[in-house]
Amino acid sequence: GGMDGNLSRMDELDSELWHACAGPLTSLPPVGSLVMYWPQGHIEQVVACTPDSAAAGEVHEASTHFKSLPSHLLCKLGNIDLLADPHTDEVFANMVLVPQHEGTVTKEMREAPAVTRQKNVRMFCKTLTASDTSTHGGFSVPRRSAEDCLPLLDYNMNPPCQELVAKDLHGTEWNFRHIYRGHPRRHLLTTGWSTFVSAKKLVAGDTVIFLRGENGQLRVGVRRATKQLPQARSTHFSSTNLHLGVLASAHHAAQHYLRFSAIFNPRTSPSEFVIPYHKYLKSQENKLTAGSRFKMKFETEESSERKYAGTIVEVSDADPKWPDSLWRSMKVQWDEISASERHERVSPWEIEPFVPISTLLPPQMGLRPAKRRPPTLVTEVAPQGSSQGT
Amino acid sequence: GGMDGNLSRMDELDSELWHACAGPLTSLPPVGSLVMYWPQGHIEQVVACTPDSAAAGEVHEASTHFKSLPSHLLCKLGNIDLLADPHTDEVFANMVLVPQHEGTVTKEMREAPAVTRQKNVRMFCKTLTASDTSTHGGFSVPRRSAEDCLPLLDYNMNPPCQELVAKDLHGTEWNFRHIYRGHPRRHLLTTGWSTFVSAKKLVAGDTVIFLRGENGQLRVGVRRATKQLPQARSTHFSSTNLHLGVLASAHHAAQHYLRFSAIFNPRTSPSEFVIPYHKYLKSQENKLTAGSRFKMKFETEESSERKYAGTIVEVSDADPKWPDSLWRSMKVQWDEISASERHERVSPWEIEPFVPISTLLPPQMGLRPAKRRPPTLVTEVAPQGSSQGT
DNA sequence: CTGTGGGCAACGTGCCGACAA
DNA sequence: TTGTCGGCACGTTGCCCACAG
Repeated sequence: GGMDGNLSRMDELDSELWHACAGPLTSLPPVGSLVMYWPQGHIEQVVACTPDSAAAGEVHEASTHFKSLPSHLLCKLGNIDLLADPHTDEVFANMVLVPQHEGTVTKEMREAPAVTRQKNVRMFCKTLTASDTSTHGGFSVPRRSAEDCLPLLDYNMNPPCQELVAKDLHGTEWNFRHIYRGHPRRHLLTTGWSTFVSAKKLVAGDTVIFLRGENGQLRVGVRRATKQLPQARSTHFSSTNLHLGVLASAHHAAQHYLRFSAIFNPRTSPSEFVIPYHKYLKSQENKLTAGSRFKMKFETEESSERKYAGTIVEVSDADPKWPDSLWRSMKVQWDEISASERHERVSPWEIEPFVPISTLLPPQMGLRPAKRRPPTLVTEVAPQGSSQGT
Repeated sequence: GGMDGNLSRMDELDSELWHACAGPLTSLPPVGSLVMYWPQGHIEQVVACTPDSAAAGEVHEASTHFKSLPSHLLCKLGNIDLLADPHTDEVFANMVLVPQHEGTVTKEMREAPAVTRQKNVRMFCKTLTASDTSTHGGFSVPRRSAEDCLPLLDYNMNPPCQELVAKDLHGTEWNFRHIYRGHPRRHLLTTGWSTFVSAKKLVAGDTVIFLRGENGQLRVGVRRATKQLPQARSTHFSSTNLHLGVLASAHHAAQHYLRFSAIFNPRTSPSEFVIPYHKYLKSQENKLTAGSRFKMKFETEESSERKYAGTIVEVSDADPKWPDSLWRSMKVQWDEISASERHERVSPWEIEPFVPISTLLPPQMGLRPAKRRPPTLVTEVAPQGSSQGT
């Protein structure tokens, strides 16, 4: 569903593109599943999205009005729209949440929903170099990526080339000339590339993503460097209003069991504030106390994922307004000094207990969700013919 | 005051620039004066600023929670920050409002505050032509404007020229080469102008504004064509939250007489929702009933002001949620068909009763505020010397 | 007085292979 | 395998004036 004009009908490939742009850590609960909503996390996102966290006094005064709002709210995910900012291409999701009575929860709803199979989607990402983004030239496509993911070139041409058309998250089409030339031979995007770079305001360090669906349609997306994210946000709204709006909306929904909606911004939000119910339940099984060791996933600067280890320092309330809330209930100490950008407090479901490797099950027994890269149905194309030199 | 980094200390000249960018119709109440705040108008602005007015159902359900919120709130204007969007240069104001008990209002507070004298500020506006905005050339400064407002050229130079530096609302400095050349002679801005045009995304029909203060500092600002305004707005916030935030914030402030804040966006808001108290009182004096004739000011496409005439059709509630509210309490019919863009409903303080010209007081008795253009202290400089042709 | 267009030089853009990491 | 550079052609930018509305 979704009232938005641009993306009223988002197909599977667009959804894959959205997730690729959101980064490896973002996984959204399926529509219809049970989730836990955390107002504190929602407010954290609002704070992170507004330039001035001024007027904190006003917020504090007024939020007493909603003190009956619980720290967490069991909901069904009624709907989700995957969207992108028209100016920055930043991805966000509009979630419709329907509060649930605890009593009506069936046993099946407590379990992890079935993993939806990956379609035959091919993808590649590349972090842009200075040459890729300069006005002097085009985009150098890594050989492997071009052969796996781009339509097959006719290598009898001299030089082999084709015109590509790729849609972005807004449905806008971008044209690229794909050519295979130079000594040694390489894949390049030339005509059309610089238009894309300037329209998307790409700089060296940003990542471009290409996807190809089963019937050959291409998609192109963008993920900006993590360092670049703290961009000046223009808000025409008082941060107090935004803040209180979140509280009022959730408070009213909780009291009357009426649906409400929340925008989730994976690249700006410090943590996910709508989490699968089974993930919440599972995290309750572990006894996490001061001194416990744990690991937690983060996105690296090269936009892959990595685990960092740490120790729980204490278990306490992150915010006195929500006593006994599990949101960021654990103050932690990270092993690595470089972890200065890591949060000082985390929530139970964000971490996994640290277990010595020897006690792990054999890997084939694991139940981990499929990795981003699909089972490579690669049509390994050896570049042959038309080699005219060396 | 203001916590914002860019504009923490806004001087008088910046304030003039802000008002010039806001347009001739916008006049802000002075800090410390009494104002009337209208939640309905505030919400109208939020709706006008958000792309999807979807989820109206959610808003309606939840807004019943705030039904004790009155239609208008007497406040003191505690503070006001004049700001501009860093990306679009759109002006907006952050107003701090302090609810007042009706009983504490003194007689002086009911009267119009003294008009602050215009400083010696020179200004000119120009609506940009196709030539002004094309990449082919520079900006043609109308002779009169250049002589009134730009620093005096040394006409002994050949050709006369100088470097100008003008600051915008963000404090960013822009350099322009000002030259007086051609046959016949004319004032031009050349080097630096096109950078400004592309940075501000100016198109033909937009207006540029130059101001010069007493000690010679220059300011430059932008006012976009009225037709261009409905630009796609990116919001990372649920419109429901924004909507409820306004209600919650005002509701809480009204109950406890605590200050709150509101963003006012003169170029987007359909009407001002914070109006001087004396203006409100004065509008109460007129008996406005169905059939009454009136006039009302509007901004023309050439960004000057013009009055349109109309007739009151009926007096009724604009929104059943606020019975007996004066906000847009009058449904009107405009005399001119071109008035299709005019609102169908107006509030009493927006209009002036239609009085036949014969009964008006002589103009020198009038109490109208000073016009935008200051008493011209013009140093009429006749371009002399260096005329080398014709 | 000032908007537009022709002339023209300087600069930037963008396609190419060479080379080396 | 692929990032960066020099070479080079072509299109755009931008300063100048002429001319006309």
